[in-house]
Amino acid sequence: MNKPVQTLADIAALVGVTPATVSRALADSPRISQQTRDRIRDVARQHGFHINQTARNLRMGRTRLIACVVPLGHQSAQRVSDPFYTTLIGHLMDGLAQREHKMLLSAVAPTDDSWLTSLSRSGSVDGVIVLCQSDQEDALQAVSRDYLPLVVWGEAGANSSYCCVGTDNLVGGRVATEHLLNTGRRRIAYAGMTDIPELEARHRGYLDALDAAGCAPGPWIPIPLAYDAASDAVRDELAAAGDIDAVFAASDMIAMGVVRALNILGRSVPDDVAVVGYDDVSLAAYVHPPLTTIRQDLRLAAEVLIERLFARMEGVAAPSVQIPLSLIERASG
Amino acid sequence: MNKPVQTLADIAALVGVTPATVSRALADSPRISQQTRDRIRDVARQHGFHINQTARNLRMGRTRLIACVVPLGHQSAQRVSDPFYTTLIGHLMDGLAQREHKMLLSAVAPTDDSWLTSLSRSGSVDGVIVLCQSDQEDALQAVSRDYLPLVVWGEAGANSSYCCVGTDNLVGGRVATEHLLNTGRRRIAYAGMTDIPELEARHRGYLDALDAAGCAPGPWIPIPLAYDAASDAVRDELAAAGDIDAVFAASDMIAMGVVRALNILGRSVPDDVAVVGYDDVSLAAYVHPPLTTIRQDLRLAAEVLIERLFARMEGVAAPSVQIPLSLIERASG
DNA sequence: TTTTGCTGTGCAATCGATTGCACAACAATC
DNA sequence: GATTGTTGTGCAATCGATTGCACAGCAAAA
Repeated sequence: MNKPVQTLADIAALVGVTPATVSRALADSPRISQQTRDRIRDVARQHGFHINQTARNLRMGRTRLIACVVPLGHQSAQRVSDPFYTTLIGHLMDGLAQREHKMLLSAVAPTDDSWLTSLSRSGSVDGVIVLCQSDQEDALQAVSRDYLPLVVWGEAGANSSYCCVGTDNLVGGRVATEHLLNTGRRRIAYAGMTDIPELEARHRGYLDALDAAGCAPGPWIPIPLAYDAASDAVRDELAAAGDIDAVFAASDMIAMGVVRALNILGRSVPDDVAVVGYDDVSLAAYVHPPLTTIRQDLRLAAEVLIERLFARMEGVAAPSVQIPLSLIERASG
Repeated sequence: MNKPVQTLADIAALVGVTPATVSRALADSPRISQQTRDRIRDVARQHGFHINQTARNLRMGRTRLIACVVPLGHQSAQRVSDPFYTTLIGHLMDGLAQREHKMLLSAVAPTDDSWLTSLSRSGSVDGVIVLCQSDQEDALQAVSRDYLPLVVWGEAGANSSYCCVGTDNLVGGRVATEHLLNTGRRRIAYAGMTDIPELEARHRGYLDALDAAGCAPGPWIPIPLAYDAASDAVRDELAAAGDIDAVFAASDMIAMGVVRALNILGRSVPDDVAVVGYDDVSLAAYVHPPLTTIRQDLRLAAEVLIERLFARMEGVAAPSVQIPLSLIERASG
């Protein structure tokens, strides 16, 4: 009965060399003769040996692990299964895989600041990507002061010291609203919350555009980001909103809930009410009617997030950046 | 200038005790006096100290990390952003968080068997949840032979030695098809691939039901699991399928693609063609028309997967299990 | 006063891999 | 034949926390 082969030392004993040599051989060090290297690799393969990553991580002082964390502090928190997140996460996984890193995925309901400090200061990951600022501005500011490898998806406020990647939501909200104004709509409602910086900016953009056009703000329909929740509650809100001819929805999922509610209320989209969303999730093109929306290029977003993160992991303090957005005109508005 | 406080030893020096005492104090060991414990905790908190998880993991021989891995070996691989996966992953995250474990998420295109062995034998995780068997039956069998903490979502074949959790897809396919038969449909197409065990079983169930009813199999419309891909290709396939009055789709996302294609072809659902899906993703209730489908209770699925995984981590060889399914009747068929 | 028992800390080994340095063996050069 | 290089391995420290065992100090019992 042969013991299981678990460690470098086991292989070393089998081959008749020291662990140091096995380590070097498996790392393909040129300091080990080709012959010895081959022999060691053969034995390792035969025994299905894989190096213990924990020990390696400890010694090397890095883990090749990146945390993607979604703080759910705000009231209208969407779930990780929101298509916006899943798409972004998918692209992030691709980008990390390319750079030979793995993803630690975590959604947290913050009670204190430890959700971030425990990740950043416990050495369990080499870097952190925070998806959504939620209501955690303070925690983000605090941690970013002495922890470089941190990037955040969200609205880059003027006073945020951390590295923030996102679209210019103010402009996005304005562009969407201007589009509705340009197509002759005048009683334009805003559908969504304003409890995270991104949405707050979109809402301000909406108000700016109306103001510039000399239009009064329409009704405010507060809908959380989760689609199905939206669908149930939104009908009454919409009915109460009364005589509107357009809706700017703070996200595509909200827009879809709005469209559905309007249908149920017997109002046709876009004839009676035009609807514009935000995100251009993949579904947006396939619902009925296809959704006019503000596209955020999430493939690019993921690439930029990762590029900045890796720069910061090298000690380079990559600054915030805004990624482009564009209006995608489809049938809904 | 005071050095950063990174290790147990730093805290120990600060307090004037040994690392051993700090370790015990932070672990709340009763062997350390209350007074010392408090003092150490205070100092630790003041300096924002968090214990180094890598060192801890090495010493303790566990990581509190569970890998969720999606193998993308098969032709019609859906992406991780598929609502089925994201929902399941979300529930798994909840369940793991409850048990104080983190999730390592990874999607891999297998080239050899190392995608699984490197996870299971490198000590980077305490357990592995494989979401979808893909075409990796051999790898799963091989690894499960000497690696206990592994559970798989999929179709529990009679000859699989690993722990597999899933619905009885044969019955699911049969139930869906019988429902269409019961509502008077006779020319029933199957939409989807059969390149993973789950779908193959659903297809067999479909054939069984038709056979039992003395019905000839309808046309086979091969659509991959990705929704948007489906939408483009499926129209021609459907047109070619000719005179059908129902479709059993292998997943809800496929069903949605089919509905959309039928609409474009000017055929109404369910009047001209009834459509039944599979999964009951959250969207299914909200599309138009709402989708009749086979529900898989993913919340329960996640709970069972985790419960079995943790049993196996304890050394208890929890066997495969099927979770219940049910037909959800909505407007589409 | 000596013995026994209990409490609270410290010592040092350990988890498994990596790596700077030392060094043996042998070839090349003078 | 002595010196210098080169090549291939080994030795031992290190990463940072955990834990079995030893032991000092003090109180209670004899």
